[in-house]
Order: sequence, then C-alpha cells, then structure tokens
Amino acid sequence: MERAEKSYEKTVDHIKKELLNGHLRTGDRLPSERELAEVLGSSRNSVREGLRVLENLGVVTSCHGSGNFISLNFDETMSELLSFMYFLKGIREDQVTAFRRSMEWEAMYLAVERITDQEKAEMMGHLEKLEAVQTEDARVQHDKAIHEILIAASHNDFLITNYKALNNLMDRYIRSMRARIISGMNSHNMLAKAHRELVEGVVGGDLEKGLHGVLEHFRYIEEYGK
Amino acid sequence: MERAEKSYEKTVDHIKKELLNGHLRTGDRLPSERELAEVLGSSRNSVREGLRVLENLGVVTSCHGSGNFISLNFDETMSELLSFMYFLKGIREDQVTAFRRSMEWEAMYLAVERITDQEKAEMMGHLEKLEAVQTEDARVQHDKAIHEILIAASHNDFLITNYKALNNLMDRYIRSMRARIISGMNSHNMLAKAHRELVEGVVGGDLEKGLHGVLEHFRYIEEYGK
DNA sequence: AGAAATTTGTTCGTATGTATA
DNA sequence: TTATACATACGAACAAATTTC
Repeated sequence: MERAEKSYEKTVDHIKKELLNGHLRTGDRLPSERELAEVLGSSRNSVREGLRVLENLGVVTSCHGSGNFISLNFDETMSELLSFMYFLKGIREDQVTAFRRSMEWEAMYLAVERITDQEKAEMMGHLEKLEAVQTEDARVQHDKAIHEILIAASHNDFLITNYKALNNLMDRYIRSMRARIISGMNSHNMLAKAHRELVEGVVGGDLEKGLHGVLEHFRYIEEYGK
Repeated sequence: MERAEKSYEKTVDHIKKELLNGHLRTGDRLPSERELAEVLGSSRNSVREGLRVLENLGVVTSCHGSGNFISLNFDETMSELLSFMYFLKGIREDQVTAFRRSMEWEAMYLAVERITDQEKAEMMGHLEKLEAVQTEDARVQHDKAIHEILIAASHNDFLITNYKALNNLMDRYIRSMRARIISGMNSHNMLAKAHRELVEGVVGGDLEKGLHGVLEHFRYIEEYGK
C-alpha cells in the first residue's frame, strides 16, 4: 500500500519540478502563497509548510512583505545539514580522518594541475605563519587554512562541499579533535614536516612530494592524534 | 541588524537541542503539537512548519492519529537531498568521476583489511555475472553492485553515505553516464580487466592489485567515458 | 466489539508587520 | 503619505486515524 502524498509535499514537488525543467531559476520570485495554494488545490498553511522545507534546504528564501524567492545558496545549509546528520549518526574520529584523507589525496592530484598563483601565495603565507606562531589557536587557524586551500584548489565541487561539512562538524561537535592533533607539533616535528611537504609539493608542482606530505600528515594523525 | 528568529525555528532548534543533549532518542515520541505549541509559546501551525522541516530531514516521522516520533533514518533522505542539491548546483561529469575515484581509492585501503567473507562471496558472484551476461542493463547492475560492495566493505559511514548520494545522482539525473561507461566493455577489454583486478585485489587481500584495478577503472572512464 | 478520547491532517478567518509603488 | 500586496502568526474548526477504556 502506497502511502498517500501529504498536502505540503505537493508544494515541494511542484517547486522541484519547476527547477528541474528550468521554469524557475535563481532569483526568480514565486507566486504568492495564496496563489500557490489556489493553483495546487491546497490551503495556504500547507503551502507554507512546503515552503519552510525548501527554505531550510537553502532553495527558497522568504522575505516578509515581499515574497518567496529562489535562492539556491545551499553551500552553507548543506554543510550544516550534513554535519548535523553526521553527528546524529554518531561520529567516529577514525572515520572522519579516513574521509578527510581520501579527499585530500584526490585534491592533491587535481590541485597540482589547477592551483592558481593567488592560491599558491596564500598557502605559502599560511605555512610560514603556521611555523612561526606560538599559540595553539593560531596554529589551528593556519593549519585549517592550508587544508582548505588545498581542497579549494582542486576546483571540485563535491570535494569542496563535503570538506566544508567536515570542517563544520569538527568545529561544532568535535572541537577537541583539531586541537589534539595540532598540539603535537611541539613534541613531534613530523607534523610540521608533513605540512611543509604538502605545501611545497602542490605549490611547486611536485605531485610525488605533495602526496607524500598528505600521507605523512594523516599517518601522524592516526598514530598520535588519539 | 540580526534577523529575528522565525517562529517555526523555535521548534526545529528545540528538537535539535533535545537530540544533542540526549533527552530525545530514536523511537521516542514527541509531545503533541498542541503541547509543543504551548511550551514554546507559538501556535500549532508554526510548530507544524518546524516538524515538516525535521520530517523532510529524516529526523522526525509523523503518524496520523498517533503522534510525532524521532526516526533518524536519514540514510535515504540524505542521499536524496544531497543528489538534488548536487543537481541544482550543476553537475560536471568529470567532477563526479573524480569524487568517486577518491572514495573508491580510500575504500580499497580499508576494505582489504575489513571485508567480510560474505561480502567477498557476493563480490565474486557479481564479477562472474558481469563477465557472463550480455545485456547492457544486466552489466550496469552488476557493475554497480561491485562498487557498492567495495564501499560498504570499507565500513566507513562517510564513504557509504556519500557514495549512495552519488549513485542516486547518477540514477536520477545522469542516467546515461553509467550506460555510456559500461557500453565500452565490448570494444575495450580494459574495463573488464580493471574490474577483475579490483575484485581479486580486495578479495585476495592484495592491496597493490586492488589499487591498480581502481586506478585503471577510472583511467578508462576518463579516457573513453565521454 | 464498540464508544470515547487523543492526535495528526487540513482548511478557513483574522490581525499584524513589512515592502513597494 | 497612502494604498496595495505580501508574508507572519495565531486561533478555531472539522476530518481522519489511532489509541484507550
């Protein structure tokens, strides 16, 4: 027995369809809620429930007094949703590390070919600061920036979005993880060395070196980041 | 100027908090909508908008006449949402391929150590059928199964969830992609060879062989799958 | 088995704040 | 400033499904 479609789903499906077939695009204004209700044969409240779902997905933005608009700005909502779901599923840090490694490994391949001069400069800047600064907070910040630029330089949307979600997850729910990792930079110079290899590899177009840096970086985390 | 919190967000935030602090768990029943409205100081309609959002995320299930329950079954909803968002962001097939490769490469490392006997048997079964069957549909099916088992055998939730989303995306929005790839198995035996290497590698505990299979598999896609 | 109570599904009406011309 | 269109929010009502007694 197929479950009957709820009324609010008519709105969600309708807007989705209009997006898929290209009738609606970013910035477009939707018909008013009353109008949608009439067209879809449901009440205004049901339409509103559907619009709230789409708003929460980052597909629609509601402006009080003005109307509902297609926004398509899921980059933030997506990483928030992903990280929240991952949290509820139960996070295991070794799984986070493995997923990160898979993305950075691939990103290294892509970034070596695609990285821009500006990205190179920023990356080198953060590397030098990472090695110079003394506070743990500052180290965390520059460490994070280096890895983000590596991913960004891959210019692959899947990697970028998922890495953002992972960052969101770590910042929000397992904040200690990053600090625990970076705190080892004092006692072991293995992590510092890995970062330098990683950066010099991608900046200098030396794939082997870059990959080795990534590998060493995560080998360190798995050994000492517990 | 900070935008004021909308009324329905009170419900979403409230339930989220109750999940984070452990007061609510899978299967628990929420207070009735009227009760929630009273507690949160909002109307039943606003509460319902919030519940619809959570339902769409796979966090809550509403049962007519019975109540609202915590479900936490996002595995399906998540891959649907992800694939929809990816679609709206605009899909580039080379990016899909790169993301797949990054996950399968990592999965090979993990699966070689963790794959179960049952997974081994299933994988071998699909490989033999992949090489035996003649119709393109059947080939697509067994090809898909092999890669799914590889990912599942990694026992990494991040890889599993994201791979499901990618599958959803390919099935729904770029159906031709998979067929285009697999259709080359007739003219080139490179793809068939890659599959055999991949499977024999992970089943036989030969990491090098498995990785080489993955590499060749995606090298084929990038060269001929256009 | 059946009636009553509870709960969600859905709709309508109304008041209010906001944006736009 | 005024008028109109619109979203925001609340309350009430009834239908439909479920649970309880």
